[in-house]
Amino acid sequence: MSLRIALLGLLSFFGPASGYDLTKKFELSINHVWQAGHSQIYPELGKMATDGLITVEAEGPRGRKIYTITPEGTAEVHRWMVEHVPAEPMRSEGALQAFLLPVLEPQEALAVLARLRASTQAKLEGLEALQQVHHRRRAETGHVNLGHYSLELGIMHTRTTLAWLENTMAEIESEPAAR
Amino acid sequence: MSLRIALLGLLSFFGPASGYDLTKKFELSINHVWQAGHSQIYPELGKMATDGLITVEAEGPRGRKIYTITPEGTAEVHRWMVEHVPAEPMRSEGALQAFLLPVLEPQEALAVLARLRASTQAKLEGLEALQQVHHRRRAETGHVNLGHYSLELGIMHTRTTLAWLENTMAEIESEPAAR
DNA sequence: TTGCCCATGTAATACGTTACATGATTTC
DNA sequence: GAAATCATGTAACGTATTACATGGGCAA
Repeated sequence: MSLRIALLGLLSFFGPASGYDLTKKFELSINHVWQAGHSQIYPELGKMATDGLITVEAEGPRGRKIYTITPEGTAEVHRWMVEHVPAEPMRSEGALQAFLLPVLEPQEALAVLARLRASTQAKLEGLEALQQVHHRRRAETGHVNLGHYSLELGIMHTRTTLAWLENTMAEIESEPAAR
Repeated sequence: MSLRIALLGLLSFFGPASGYDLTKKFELSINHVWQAGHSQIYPELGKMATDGLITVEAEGPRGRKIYTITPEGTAEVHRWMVEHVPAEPMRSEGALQAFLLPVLEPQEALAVLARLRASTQAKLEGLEALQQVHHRRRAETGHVNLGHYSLELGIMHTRTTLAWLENTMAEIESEPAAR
């Protein structure tokens, strides 16, 4: 369901696009919120067309199909946004490592945390670069882009993770015996 | 793979347990980090026994099977913790709603955010209650419990979400035209 | 004896990842 | 003409959810 909503949201905001275009958008725009590859996207677009949420209005070179959102499609996103209560089944390998940290020796735990810090730092830099692009576009157009708010949320969460890493490493260094 | 590691981690820290016990632990301990129901846990335990990571050392009433972790199982968790680089395929319905917020009218967006704030607040209270339990246990035993660090992380993340909600609601209220 | 919790399993379906497969167009 | 990128699809496999199915033990 959520993949469908994400695709409809992109089509609704940016206008008609092909499966290929949408796959690209997933990589470099909605990526920090929802992920999908082309092998999931193409079949889903097929089903959505069958269900009348989108239509193929035009075809480009190389069999490129341009999908356009229908009024039913627009209604579907809107309804999901307003009515759907988000379910959050938490499933994070990083958090699982945090959970199991007490099974490691202090030195090992510190190494795991240092590795996590490096990847978290890299993630933060990626998100901040994206945010610069958003700021520039907003200055030009005068209104916020799709993804503006979730980007801010992602950056705040990533900074929080970094703060937790620092705290935790300091805690383990100061009292290794408590573990 | 991660489900397997989570189960091994619980068996390694708390000692022998049945599938039923582990299902309970998932509900009220590891829940904020990884989720699974009994219909996923029972078959996985069967496979893990086949793979020699756990064994059935005892059987209780009603066909209750008590699984014990083997040295291979212990080695497996340890290896995963030390070597495995966590993959984080982000997939959050709440974040997707944040992402798509610009497709809504300001009033609708505010309603969505208010609903999210209520559920986030409830989640925070649940985590803080769990943390009290951890603190009490730590005072008794003198060392940290499994899940201590990830609980702190979860609480920090949830507080950050709450702060983001307040920011965002204030922003939309002050300049509804930018959307 | 009725209802609740303990306790384990399977089946159907849905969702997601990796790998396989193919070919057109553009750019160097 | 070789390489990169555009462009679409399917198949196999793995993971996760929901529903179905069954029965023992204990307490009111």
